[in-house]
Amino acid sequence: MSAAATQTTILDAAETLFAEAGFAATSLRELTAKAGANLAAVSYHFGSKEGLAIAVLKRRMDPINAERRARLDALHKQPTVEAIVRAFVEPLLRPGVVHDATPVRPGSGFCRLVGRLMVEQPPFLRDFLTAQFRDLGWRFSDALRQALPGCDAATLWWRLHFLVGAIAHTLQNAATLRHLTDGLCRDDDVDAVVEHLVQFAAHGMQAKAPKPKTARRPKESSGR
Amino acid sequence: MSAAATQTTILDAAETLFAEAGFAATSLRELTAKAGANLAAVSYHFGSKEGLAIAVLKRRMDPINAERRARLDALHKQPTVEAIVRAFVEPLLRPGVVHDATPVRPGSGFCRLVGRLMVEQPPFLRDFLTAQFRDLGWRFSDALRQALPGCDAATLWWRLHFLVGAIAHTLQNAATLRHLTDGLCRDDDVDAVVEHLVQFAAHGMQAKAPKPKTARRPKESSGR
DNA sequence: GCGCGTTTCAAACGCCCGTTTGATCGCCGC
DNA sequence: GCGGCGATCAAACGGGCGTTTGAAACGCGC
Repeated sequence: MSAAATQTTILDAAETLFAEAGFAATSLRELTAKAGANLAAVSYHFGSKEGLAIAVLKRRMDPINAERRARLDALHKQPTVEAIVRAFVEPLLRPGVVHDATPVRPGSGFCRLVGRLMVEQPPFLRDFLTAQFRDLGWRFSDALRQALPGCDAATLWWRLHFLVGAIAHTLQNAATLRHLTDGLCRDDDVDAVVEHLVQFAAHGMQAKAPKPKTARRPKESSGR
Repeated sequence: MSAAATQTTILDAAETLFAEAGFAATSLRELTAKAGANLAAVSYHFGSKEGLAIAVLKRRMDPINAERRARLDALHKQPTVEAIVRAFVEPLLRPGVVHDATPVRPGSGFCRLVGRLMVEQPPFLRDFLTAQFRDLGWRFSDALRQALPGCDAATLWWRLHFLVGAIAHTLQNAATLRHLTDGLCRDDDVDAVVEHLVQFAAHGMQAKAPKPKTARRPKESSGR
């Protein structure tokens, strides 16, 4: 088997298992067994378990973020908030990205993995994730600011942050919601989930900014 | 030292460490060292590491959810969406809960722990978390449905789900956002964060429902 | 101040972890 | 067809893990 093929099977297995159980709770023995590869292959091809995690993220995240940028650039001069939100959400939730013959399907391993690692954020991934998202975040918050002149940059960054959390939680725990609602909310209809998310986020983005700018919020009657 | 005092110091240390590094990545040796307790104390007092995690959640979650219910019940007959959202958000983000002389401060260990475990969801916690949230979720989705007659239950459950994700991500990664924005978004002003979150979520809740009910969404012009 | 149930302690148990090693395999150029 | 090298393999390494053990220390009613 070629080296590339081995790496792909390992990456695929890692994607699934890291997503399901998390980075720390997944052992390389379990992982390589699932991949049909030798235990030592991880060290050989990726240097270490951490190197593997970064490789898993990198092969998917780069194309997705590239498509986000492309969609943002392709918008009209005065795009709607919804269009901007859609450019942010859809490449991740409906990726259609293929790498080494392993496509990203909605609800597949990688989607859940991002949901998990985006919030788990082991220390060794922090810088990597931050670097991946910094430029993209500024582009989107700028685009939103143009569409929403009443909002300052900080407010829109916060809302982008909330959106990321909503996406991550949805990717990770949609099945829990189905269970919680006795099947009322179905997580297998990706189109519907995307629409729910876009509607909610796009409308939330258009709320008025909570405080003018630097004004101290006066003390409310608080219990403590 | 009394048994209760030992348990409290262990719970406090676990709260902090589980929040920072996660359940799987925190060892009992590290944990008991921080607590100034003996390694065997965890097994003795909580049965196992998993039992400890459940105890950590339980001591905080019960009062917080109780206050959520109380706030919801205390609302006027026709509450605004914002008031309902506030009843959901504030008890968690501004808890003011004291247990065994260890108060929950905003941004303290427990807040981040919830953010983490809400999304990490180790298998042994799934049922516990689901049980904790089931009744509460229905109450809030019902209240929202009354305030938003145009929305069906599933839509409002989804939005509640998004809100949980936004809260969790904020609790867990607010510091990352500060770093990402070069200090523009400050996570130390809890009041401001709560306002941002409430405005965003309350407004998002009032979006029109994405699809009438059972109608199939017509195929849009999609790239693939 | 003795006895006894509770709590703490140091030590050890067995297990599984991530990584390394050195031999072996398979393929391609020559 | 053979040398060389990248890839694979079984095995072992040292270490850290969660848990258990049995003895020591403690607290308190009598």
